[in-house]
Amino acid sequence: MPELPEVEIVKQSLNKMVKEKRVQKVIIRNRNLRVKLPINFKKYFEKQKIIKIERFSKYLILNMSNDIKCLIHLGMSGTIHLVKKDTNNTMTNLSFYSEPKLPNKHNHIEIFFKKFKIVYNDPRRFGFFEIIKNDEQLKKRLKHLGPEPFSSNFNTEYIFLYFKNKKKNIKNFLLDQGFVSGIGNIYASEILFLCEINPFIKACNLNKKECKKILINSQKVLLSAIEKGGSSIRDFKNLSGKKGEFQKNFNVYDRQGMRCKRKNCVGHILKKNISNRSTFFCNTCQK
DNA sequence: AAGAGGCCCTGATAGC
DNA sequence: TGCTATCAGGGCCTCT
Repeated sequence: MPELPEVEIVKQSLNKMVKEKRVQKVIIRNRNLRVKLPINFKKYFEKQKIIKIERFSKYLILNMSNDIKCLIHLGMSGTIHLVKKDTNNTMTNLSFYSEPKLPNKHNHIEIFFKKFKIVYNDPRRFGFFEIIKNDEQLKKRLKHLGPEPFSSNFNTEYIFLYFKNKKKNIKNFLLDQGFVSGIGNIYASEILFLCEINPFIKACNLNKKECKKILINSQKVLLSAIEKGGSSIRDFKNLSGKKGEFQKNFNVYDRQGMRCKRKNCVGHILKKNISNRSTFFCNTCQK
C-alpha cells in the first residue's frame, strides 16, 4: 500500500498528534509481524516522550526520550489509526472511535497516550516495528537503500551511470529500492507515463535526456501526491481516517482499457505483468 | 554481480 | 450458497 507519499502523510499526522507526548502504556495483541516483536518491546516505550517522527523512504522512525528509536514499515496493508479517549476521560471505555471506525481485526499494537491511543492495524502482517538502539544501528539497517528521489545524490549523472550495462527493464529499476528508495508500484507506472517511456525498455538503452526525465518526473509525481494527501486504493487513510485524493489524478494506474489522458494521444491504457507486478502504460505515447 | 522467481500473509473479488 | 483461483500498494531470500 504505502509508498513514500503515503508514509510522509502518516509522518506528518503523527508529528501533529504525538510529538512531545508521553506514552502511558503499550498493548501488544500479536507479535508476529514480518519481524517478530521482542518480548520486552513495551519497556522501550512506556513512560517515554516521543521526541519526533522522521521518515526515510517508506520507513518511519520514532525518536524517543530514552534515545531509543523505533523503525516502522507499513508493508502492503499496514495502517495507523487514532482513537480518541471517551468523554469520561477513562481508558476503560474506548468505544468512541475516530472516523472511520477502527477495524475489529488485526489491531496488533496499541500505544496509549493521555487523551488518545494510536493503533497499528495490518491484515497481511508484512509491516513491522523494530527497536533500534542508536544511530549506528539505524544507519546499518538502512544502508541497502539508495537515495530518495529528492536527494541531490539522485541526479541525471547517477541514473545514467547506474543504468550502464543494466539489462533489466526500467520499471523494475524504479521499484528497486537500492537504486532509488520510496517509489512503489503505483507511482512507478505514473512516473513512466509522464516520461513517455515504455516500462519494458532496458535501462541500458536509456539516453541522458530520458534519465533526466526520470529524475524530474519522479520528483514531480511524488511531490504532487504528497500535496494531495497520498493515494487511496483500498485502505490508505491518514491518521484521522481521511482518505487521500491522489488516485483521482492517476493517468494510468488501474485505468486499463481506458483512453489515454494525454492531449492529442489516441492510445489506450494497457495492463501487463512485469515481474509479477501489474504495470500500466499507454500503448501509443509510451512507445 | 545481476536477474529471475518464490515466499511471507489475509482479504476482496471473479468465475464456476 | 459455496467452492476455488487470482490478485493486491512491499521486500527479502535463494538459486542460477
